[in-house]
Amino acid sequence: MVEAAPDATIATRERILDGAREAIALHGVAKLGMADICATSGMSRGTLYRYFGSREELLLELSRREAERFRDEVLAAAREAATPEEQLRLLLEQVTQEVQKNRALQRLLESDPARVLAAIRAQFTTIRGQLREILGGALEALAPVESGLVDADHLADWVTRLLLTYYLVPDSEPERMRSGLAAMHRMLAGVDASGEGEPSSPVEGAQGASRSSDSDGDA
Amino acid sequence: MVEAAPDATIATRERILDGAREAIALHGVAKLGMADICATSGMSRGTLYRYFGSREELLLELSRREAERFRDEVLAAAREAATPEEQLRLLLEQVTQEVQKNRALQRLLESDPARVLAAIRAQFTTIRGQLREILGGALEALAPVESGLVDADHLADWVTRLLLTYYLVPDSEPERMRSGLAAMHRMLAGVDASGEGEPSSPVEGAQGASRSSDSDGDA
DNA sequence: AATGAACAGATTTACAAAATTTGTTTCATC
DNA sequence: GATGAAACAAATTTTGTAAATCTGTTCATT
Repeated sequence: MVEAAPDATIATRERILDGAREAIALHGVAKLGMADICATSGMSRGTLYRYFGSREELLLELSRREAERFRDEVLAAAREAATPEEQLRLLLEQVTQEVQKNRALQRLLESDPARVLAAIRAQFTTIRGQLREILGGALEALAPVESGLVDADHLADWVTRLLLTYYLVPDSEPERMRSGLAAMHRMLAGVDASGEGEPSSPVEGAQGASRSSDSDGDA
Repeated sequence: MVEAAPDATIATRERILDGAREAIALHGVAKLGMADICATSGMSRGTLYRYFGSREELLLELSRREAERFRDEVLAAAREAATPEEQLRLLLEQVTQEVQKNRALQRLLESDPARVLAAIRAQFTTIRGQLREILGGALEALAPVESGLVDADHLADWVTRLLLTYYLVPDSEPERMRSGLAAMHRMLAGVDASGEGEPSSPVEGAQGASRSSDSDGDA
């Protein structure tokens, strides 16, 4: 059943999926019918069923494609980075950008958070695995000898978690994300200095602890 | 268990709320009626309405109490830590432990993830604010001069996000969490080494308080 | 203080009829 | 040859309505 694959058929298939994504952005998934997809993709219902066996199959294919596209775009950015730090930064920035660009995703997050959460939890291991490859390479480059893959595994776990949160709770302030990285670094560096050997001169008049208690509102 | 009743009214109120939590753990919230709460708390319906104006009020109070208890227990552990690294570790461990102990929470995560997700997003700012105070103090102690509060803000943002993920996707392997911290540290240290200058002791000494690097089985 | 029962009103459940949608088929059109 | 339009049975969702259940209040009782 493998068709000779003229360009037209592929283009049509994609046009349908694009239409479906657009329809989801407009109406959500719950009440999304083939008629809605027809309207946004400019195809007739007959054509839809010529390319996809069923509504479920179409939606599944769309989901698969979107997840793949999302992953690829995010990871592609990370691969181009020179240093691991930049990798991490790009990773997080890319995720927020993708989420903020993707109207269909935002609609889903509002209308059907349970579905999104379930999808994320289902994909968690896969994403972590892919991140492990990327980050593992970077770690190897930094400390080739003693770096077992174990560490890459754990780092990937953390990064995946961070990614997940930027997916669920996007930060409107990209600058904060960057500073978060720096802050984490500083914190750990401080630990290194104070907890390990001779500190250069970190801990001094630490009594202040000036915590300006600014309270923020909350629901 | 505690049958010594110093103040009957307060004890009754708590018994009702305990019963409600137990009932949720058993049946979930969706179909939870006052009758169920009566069964688990050992009170009559009349008494329930004597202490709470309505079902909604009872559930709201329970939610408030549980969230408060959760926060307090987690943060209390963090405050006792000596170093920021330990703070972070305890924070994350505490969250997973709390989640894994709390049957009602697990039931909610399964039966009504949307509600949990909504609650988390609503509380995000509050939690971040509280973490900021704690972590801010630790950061001040490490680098009092150059440490603006901005950094504490951003660090708190990240830690909150990490906490959130351990809430949504608990890790059965506590060792991985610990190694995640170490791996992140190493990664950033490596960045420092390659990107900055000659490090005096870049990636070394794993003999610190909590750094037993051993392998773990992947889930 | 707490219980149990009785009660009106609101809410949920149950179920059948009606309306819509799905997936298939056929035929005309470009 | 690919697409659109329409007709069609089957499956699904929506709608309307009666019965059952639950909420919240009241009150006599322990």
